[in-house]
Amino acid sequence: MVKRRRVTILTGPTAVGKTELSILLAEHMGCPIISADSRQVYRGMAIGTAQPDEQSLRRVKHHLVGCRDVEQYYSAYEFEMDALRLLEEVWATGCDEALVTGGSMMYIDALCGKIDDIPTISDDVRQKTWEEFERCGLMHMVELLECLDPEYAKVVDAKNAKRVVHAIEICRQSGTTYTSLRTGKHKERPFEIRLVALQRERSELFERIGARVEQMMDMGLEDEARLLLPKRELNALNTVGYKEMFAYFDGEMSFREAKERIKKNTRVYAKKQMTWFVKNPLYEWYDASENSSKLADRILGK
RNA sequence: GGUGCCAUAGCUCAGUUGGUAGAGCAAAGGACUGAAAAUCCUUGUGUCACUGGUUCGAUUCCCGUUGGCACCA
Repeated sequence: MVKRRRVTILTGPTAVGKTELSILLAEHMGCPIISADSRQVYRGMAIGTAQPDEQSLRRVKHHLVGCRDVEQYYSAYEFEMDALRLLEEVWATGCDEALVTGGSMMYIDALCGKIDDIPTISDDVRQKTWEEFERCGLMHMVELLECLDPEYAKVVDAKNAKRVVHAIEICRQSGTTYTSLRTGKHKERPFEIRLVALQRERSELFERIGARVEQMMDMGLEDEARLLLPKRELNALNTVGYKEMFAYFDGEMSFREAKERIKKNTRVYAKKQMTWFVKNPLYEWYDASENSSKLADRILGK
């Protein structure tokens, strides 16, 4: 069976230039943009997550940008469901091409069908398991996992509380082992997937990151963060740009220090993304420093 | 000009009662299966300012030089 429909996934490290290029691509392809970004989905975080500006949003329809409240739970699974639904909508308009852009690595993997089905953890189980961790410590949780799922206990990063606790949550929620749910099989998608990644020289990327953080400050990141301060405990706000501003509000660091800290943490994030993308041999790589309309043409094969 | 203090990893500094050195930060590399901008792991050879002396051996002690700081003129 030949798949007629094709999804182009455009990714790359933060600040590489995905947003600008994605608009050109979407205009050529005549389709909307589906964002694959775990933080841009939230409302009220436009500046700190570098959401596309008003003008860009007017030029091309963007999905999954600024459409959730920060209180709302969102995850790779939610993204997978949303993206698949939105793709159906695109196909329904008669368009056989679709564009997904973003840098959230696991979201992209989820869309590519690389993440197994795992039950959603209820608030009950989540709360109970985390309380247990806080009360009894990591060692206890590792031992508990050894009982619940000895096989996964062997491979889990035993120093990473989040992984250990999550595995226990899954076992408790599903009534079976996490191992049995980790099939390693990829889900088939009824469309072709093309993986495109942008890259830049490290020094150039880091310069862009620095400039973008300065720009965020000029645009009022401080005020944006201050409005979100009461909600700082939410996962959505455990995000580069906000956590440093919160530390500044707490008096833990100066404004200048917080700003430099944001730049530094963004660089670390960009590096982490690169490590992840480079590992996947299916990506076609393009140099983002090239003229963007020429680059768009090359990616579209014109 | 005189006296005193300082000179050690990219930065801030610790240390060696003389056996060539280690923390924090920065930086680099990596892991990742429904919270992922999250979470976690790994990595420190550096003319111990320069020259000479004492010593089996000096980054450590001594003389001098250079640079910095402080005080006195």
